[in-house]
Amino acid sequence: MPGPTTSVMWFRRDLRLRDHPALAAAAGADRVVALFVLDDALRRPSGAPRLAFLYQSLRDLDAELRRHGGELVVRRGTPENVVPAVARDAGATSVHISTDFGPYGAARDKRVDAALGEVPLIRTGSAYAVAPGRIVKSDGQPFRVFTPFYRTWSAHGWPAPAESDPARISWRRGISSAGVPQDPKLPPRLILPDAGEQAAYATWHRFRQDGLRHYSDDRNRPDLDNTSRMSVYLKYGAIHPRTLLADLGKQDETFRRELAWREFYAAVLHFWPDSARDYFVPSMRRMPYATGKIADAHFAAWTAGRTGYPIVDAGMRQLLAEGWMHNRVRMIVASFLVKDLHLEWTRGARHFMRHLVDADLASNQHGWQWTAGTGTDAAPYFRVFNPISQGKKFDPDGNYVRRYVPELRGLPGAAAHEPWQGPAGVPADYVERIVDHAAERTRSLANYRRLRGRPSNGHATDR
DNA sequence: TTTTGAGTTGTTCGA
DNA sequence: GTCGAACAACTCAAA
Repeated sequence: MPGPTTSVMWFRRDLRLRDHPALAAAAGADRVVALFVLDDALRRPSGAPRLAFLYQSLRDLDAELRRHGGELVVRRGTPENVVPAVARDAGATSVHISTDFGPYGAARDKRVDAALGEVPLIRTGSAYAVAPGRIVKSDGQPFRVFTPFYRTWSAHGWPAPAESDPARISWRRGISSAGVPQDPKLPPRLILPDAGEQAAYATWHRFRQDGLRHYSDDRNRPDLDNTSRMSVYLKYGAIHPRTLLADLGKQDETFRRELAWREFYAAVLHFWPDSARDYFVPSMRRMPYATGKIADAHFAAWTAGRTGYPIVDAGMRQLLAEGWMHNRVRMIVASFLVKDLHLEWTRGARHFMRHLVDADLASNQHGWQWTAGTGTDAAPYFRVFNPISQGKKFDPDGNYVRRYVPELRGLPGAAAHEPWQGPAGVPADYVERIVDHAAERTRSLANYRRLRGRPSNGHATDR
């Protein structure tokens, strides 16, 4: 008679116990080991706020597991070494994961699969309602444009939330664990959102009651902040998008589209893994960018929130203060970096990846490429955000900029968006504008026009 | 097979 | 003050 079977549930970006297909699959064994690997390759490029949020999510997962008689095994090291070692320690006959479609994760899982030898690595489910790669055009080619993707994705549909009841799983304890590390030192006064599955559901239910109704109208208002705040939870899989989709009605189209954008960009990254680094539209590589000392000084001013443009500075300071930035403002600061400062989008994307708690490679890189006009659904080159009119339009009373840029607190209402216009001029402790928007816009348009007009793209137009 | 129209997120200019 | 046009080029699907 063989003894009880054991499986390893290797958690990664799926730090939850409910609606978890891979966990349900792992529970096919008699006992389940819960494992998380602190992978140095992923730890290094993460900023302190994101690491702290990850650690808090892990502590929450561990606490939940303990409530059900289990515990989380945390090990530091290289996954292809650690996962087989834990499987050996536990005498496991299978290792279960949610499929990772990112370029790093997919390659890592392949290595782990090979290192496991006889023990199968079983992939069930993913972080998406529809797995990247599943949705293609009728000719079999991947979509490059959102709207047709969205139509096909909507028609394709997705499964209802899965059953995975942690109370009915027999958890295996006693495998040696390094424990969750101490939180890294955080910037003073930084307040992270509550981590973990319960916090994700609580945040979601609050948004469903209070915010969802006004989402379509107010989501672009950074002063009102009527966004779902689900991005950090989706990032670490504290909640699954299909859980959110199941709660949406016909009238919640705008929010459903936002979830679809996340799926679209994951699919694009899946089909074009190089697009995390490289230009989706290759001809755009020739765009001239500013380099050298002034460019570096401009970049430093941008990161510090000292460009002299209030909405840009407010956003960049919010990023440093909270590890989060309102989506509308992300677009404004991105446009400013690329089209006013003429810096390459990759620099901005790296800064965002480091500082955002919700940083998601696919959404971040492709959002930046969209702004830079180098990606899918590329913004027409002439679409240059005006930081002043954007500020007045989406922060009409100036409340957002005054919250993050205290130097502007003496300026009433929308006047905070144009401190240089006030009777007293720019406040002494605030900065003068580092560039002139109108002039840089003109330069940007000329650059794009020249690049588009090159004969190499087969559509030469001399002007 | 070819044509046609529409497409996340904008701004400016001139009537 | 409001409104439409112009600012390109390319993808995709329906006709």
